[in-house]
Amino acid sequence: MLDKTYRPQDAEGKLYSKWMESGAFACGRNDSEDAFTIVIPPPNVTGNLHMGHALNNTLQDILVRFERMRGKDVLWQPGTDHAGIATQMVVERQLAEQGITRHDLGREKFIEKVWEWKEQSGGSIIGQLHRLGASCDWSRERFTMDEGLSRAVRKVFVQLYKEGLIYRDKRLVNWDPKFHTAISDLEVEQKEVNSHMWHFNYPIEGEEGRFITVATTRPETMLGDTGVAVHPEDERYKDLIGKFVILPIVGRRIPIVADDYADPEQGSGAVKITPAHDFNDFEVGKRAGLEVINIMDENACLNDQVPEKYRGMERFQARKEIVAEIEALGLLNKIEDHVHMVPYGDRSGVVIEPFLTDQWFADAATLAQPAIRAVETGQTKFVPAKWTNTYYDWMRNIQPWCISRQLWWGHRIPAWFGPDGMIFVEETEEEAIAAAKAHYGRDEELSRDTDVLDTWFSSALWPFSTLGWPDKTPELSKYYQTDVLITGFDIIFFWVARMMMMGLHFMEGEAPFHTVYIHALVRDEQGAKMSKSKGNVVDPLDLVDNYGADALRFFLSSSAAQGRDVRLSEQRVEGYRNFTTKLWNAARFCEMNECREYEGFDPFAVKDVVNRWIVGEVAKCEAAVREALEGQRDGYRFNDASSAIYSFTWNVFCDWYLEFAKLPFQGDDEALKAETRATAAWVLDQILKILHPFMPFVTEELWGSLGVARENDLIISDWPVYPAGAVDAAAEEELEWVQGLITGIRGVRSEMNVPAGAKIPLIFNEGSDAHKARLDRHWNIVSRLARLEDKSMDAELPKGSLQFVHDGAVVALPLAGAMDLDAEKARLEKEIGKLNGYITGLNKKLGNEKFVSGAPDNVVAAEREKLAEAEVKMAKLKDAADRLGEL
RNA sequence: GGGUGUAUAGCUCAGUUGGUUAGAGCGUUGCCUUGACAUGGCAGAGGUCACAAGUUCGAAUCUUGUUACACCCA
Repeated sequence: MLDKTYRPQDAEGKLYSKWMESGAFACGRNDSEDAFTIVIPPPNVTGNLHMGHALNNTLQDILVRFERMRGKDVLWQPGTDHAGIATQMVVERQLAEQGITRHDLGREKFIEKVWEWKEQSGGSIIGQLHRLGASCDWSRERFTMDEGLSRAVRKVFVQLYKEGLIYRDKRLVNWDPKFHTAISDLEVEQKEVNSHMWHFNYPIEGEEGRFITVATTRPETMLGDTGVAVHPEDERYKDLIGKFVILPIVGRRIPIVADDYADPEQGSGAVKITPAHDFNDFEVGKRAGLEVINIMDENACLNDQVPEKYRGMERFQARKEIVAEIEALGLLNKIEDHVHMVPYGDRSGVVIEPFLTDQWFADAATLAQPAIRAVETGQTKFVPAKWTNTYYDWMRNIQPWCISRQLWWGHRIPAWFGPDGMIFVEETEEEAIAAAKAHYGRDEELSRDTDVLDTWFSSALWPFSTLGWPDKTPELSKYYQTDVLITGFDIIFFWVARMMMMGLHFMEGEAPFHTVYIHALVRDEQGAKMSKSKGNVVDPLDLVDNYGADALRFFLSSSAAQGRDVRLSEQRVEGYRNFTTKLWNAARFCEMNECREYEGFDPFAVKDVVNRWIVGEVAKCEAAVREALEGQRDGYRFNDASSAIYSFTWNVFCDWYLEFAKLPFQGDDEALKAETRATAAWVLDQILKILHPFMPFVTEELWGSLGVARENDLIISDWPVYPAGAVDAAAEEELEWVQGLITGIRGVRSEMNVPAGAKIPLIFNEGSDAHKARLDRHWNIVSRLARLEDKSMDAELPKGSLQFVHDGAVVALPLAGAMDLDAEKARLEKEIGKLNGYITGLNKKLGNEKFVSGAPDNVVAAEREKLAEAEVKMAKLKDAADRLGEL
């Protein structure tokens, strides 16, 4: 006998281990030709499970379990990425506690430490995914720094280099002065900052007392100015173009140039140009042939290119002192308050410095072309489709991708420099040496590039590197192209776009997935983004502890409506915990009534109309869930799928069918009892199957607890397939009629304050023969659920009856002196008033010539039928009211 | 500044190609400890679908504009 409530804490761990040990998660478990593959968005190895992961992985698991039950050979490829900066930070912080830096250890020792850390405490997020129920094939877990994946990275780098799609260049990059590395545009966050606009007067050479005023938000960069730009059409400055100014403090003679970049409306209309420290200035400098002077070092302190007193000074300190000196020189024109955007490193949180260095770049613009085409031609589609535009916008305006990082932890760039700076890019040192020998004609000392690659470079290969590429493995041929990528919009650029580029380039033009499903963001209860700084982060594992993984999963999938963010609501999670209890108790009820065996039972040959009805309802529910999940039309409608199985289980099976079933269970019609038991058992099993992808734990637990010998665990049992014609329309109509009658009686009873326990008689007048037969057939059910004690048909109505109209029949509940006549009269009148409004509306519609001629025939006919029905009902309600009035 | 969304019951949200007397969950009100379940049952109240104009026989749904909010990019 099942307990009264389901206890997730007792079941979840045990079931998860059982699934793992049984090999249920593994790909290749069956020999189906039909594969279904998802690669997990690899979480950072430093990461902890947050709500976004919980949503992301719940949705993946739903699809994976669904397709697994449908008999496909499913691979859900898991793993983590090595998170270059984040991981290096974690380990450096640990070292700092012992008072040492990575430089004390040296590169090799430090990397050993990182691996040690990874073995001991890295990847704890994997265990957290287990708690969610994620059915990944853990035997295939990969890490972006694995030997195999690293080999893929080297091969890709070398090939792209040799194709000219990777190159080394001296360009301005986003420099993170805290981590001493370049970062990509995407890792820079623009933040609005209240600051100032400083206006400096630069003296014009040879024109004593004449100045040009330049406005800047970054005074400290003036030491690196190599020009002043004005708009070519700006009348104020036209005569100055071609002249020179003497840069204050520095004394450098720098030209005034004409460039459209100078906006006459902004500031003074003249801008100082610092090509080495501003992206726009760099372009202007290039156009005007200005000198490029780098005035900072890797810590964003001023270097030897500036006057002595400023050397080694930190950039913000320098700002203050330069403003002070300019003021002392009498060259400070004015200072205005100014709000502008300042770039910050998303990891370091410090202000990013545009910095001129040698870096490695990937020619993203070229790689993007096939990636754009793949979406244009529909080889890959985004769901919801609106993300397509976001993708295009970015891809069509893509900048060179800076792929080198000045870190130690990561894939070291396979490039070696000869003594003359010649570059040899090869997969191994031996090959590089050989190439150098071929080049120089003798052995030369080579030094390897010290940089590593951007973590996203290796993540971009994930859909094929995890399958064994560059080897031609059976997995690669079977599971690539993968099916659907499920991820958040925030990494469309970081990851999705780059996987598209690399997949198409290296997998013979085959995109890494045919569908990209972009899900929403999980917000807090008030709709705010969760963030550590706000302190509004909810740990999904706390919710799992309190309500069970199934409740959290069901909440997430019910909330995953396309195009809308998920607002976390603990109350709703609790509600879905209640749903597990409801299901549990329904199963318990079945168990108590010996609904167990149905061997040889054919649900589609049941005789009893109630059983025929529920079988049809199961089929409808299955179809709704399947169609919502599979990608036929718009697909991936997790919320629709969830609500279909939820409302079937609770509002159809529990609320109606099990109530109906109580009669046969307590009666003495043994044949009916047996059929009902088998049907109930069968329906319960169908619910467990259909619900399993959403709530894997409670369903598996019940599957194994009902005293039935099962061939398989639920996780690998077959998704139901029902014959055509499973829905018996006549049974459906009949049971809806019965439910409507019961609901109607309950409604008037409750409204007229008939005590819930009181059993009252029923008079059923003016019904058709078919309806009378139905009432006879279902009298047991109706009388029990509507609390009736006696019925008569076509009988005279005693004075003082509650009356309503059900499908053309007058249903009366005689209460004799016990009822409040005025209240009943008011109730009927309200009903009549409501119906009257409805009829008026219909009449107006049907009286409109244009509607009758313009609307499709079936719509007009339907409206006519509605009107006819309403009029019949109206007549009967009026009779009922008249009868009351006669008293 | 450019772009993309969103606006429906007290709250959170569904609403598929225009044919609805606009749905759900939570909350709320009344009744009910009825032998599966009070983590429950039954019933009810609650919405001029942000605003304005338009297209149409017909608009929550399509078009345009306005307002508010959110996000992305500069």
